[in-house]
Amino acid sequence: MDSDTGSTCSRSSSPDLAVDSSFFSSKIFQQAEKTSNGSLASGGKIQNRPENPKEDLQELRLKVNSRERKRMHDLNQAMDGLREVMPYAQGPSVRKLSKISTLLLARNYILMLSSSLEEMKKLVGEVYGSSVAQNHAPRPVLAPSQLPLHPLAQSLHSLASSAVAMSSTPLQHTSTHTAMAQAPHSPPSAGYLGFHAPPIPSLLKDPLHLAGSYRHFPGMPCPCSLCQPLPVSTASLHALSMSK
DNA sequence: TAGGCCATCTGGTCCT
DNA sequence: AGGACCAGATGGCCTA
Repeated sequence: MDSDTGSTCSRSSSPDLAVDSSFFSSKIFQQAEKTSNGSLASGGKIQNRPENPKEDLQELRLKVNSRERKRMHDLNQAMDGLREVMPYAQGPSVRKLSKISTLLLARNYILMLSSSLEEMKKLVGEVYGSSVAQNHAPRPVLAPSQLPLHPLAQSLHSLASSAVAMSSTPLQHTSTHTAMAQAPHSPPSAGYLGFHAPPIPSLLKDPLHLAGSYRHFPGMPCPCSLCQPLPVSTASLHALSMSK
């Protein structure tokens, strides 16, 4: 990809390949000039010096800059990949998460998922154990919508929706915010995304240290992305891990 | 206008 | 030696 035009950045603050007048005043070039002049003046061996050391060094500098630019673009691509799998609004009307917010939210999200997995394992163990103990006692069968929402799912709501609420940036609640045609919102700042690194237990209780502003209602199907199967496909995970 | 966020440049360090 | 990685500096853009 061409780093100059095809960049993932949303802005075009690209002084890019502009080489300003101070270019050759930097230390590296001063030093290089010194050495090249010195070798000529001292009458020592002249080792295959390029015709124009200035041009050569400029070329080198541009090459290094270009590599660095590409490296940063790759990093940003990976960051975008991370944003895509985060439980956070994505769309043209929503400003994307900052880098720091993305990382912090991702961390909390992973913690929540880990905790959720553990809880699920525990529950499965309990159900399995009790069903054996109770000798297959008849149980009322509940429809999925009648099942109480797992507490951790509610915590996940807290995680995502409080981040949203604090910044006035709506989570992608398609059914409740379909008509939102507002100006782009600010993403959550790092401050309430766990930046102060609270201990893990408290993170799991309330990852963002906020009361959950989103509530589930018993029996009501929730349209939010957190209650749907995770959008994280193996393909996207693979793409994330493989993207350079 | 201040502050946040970002892209880019740059020089230093480490690794292959 | 060349490349990758990193952090500091700088300047632009955007929002409150």
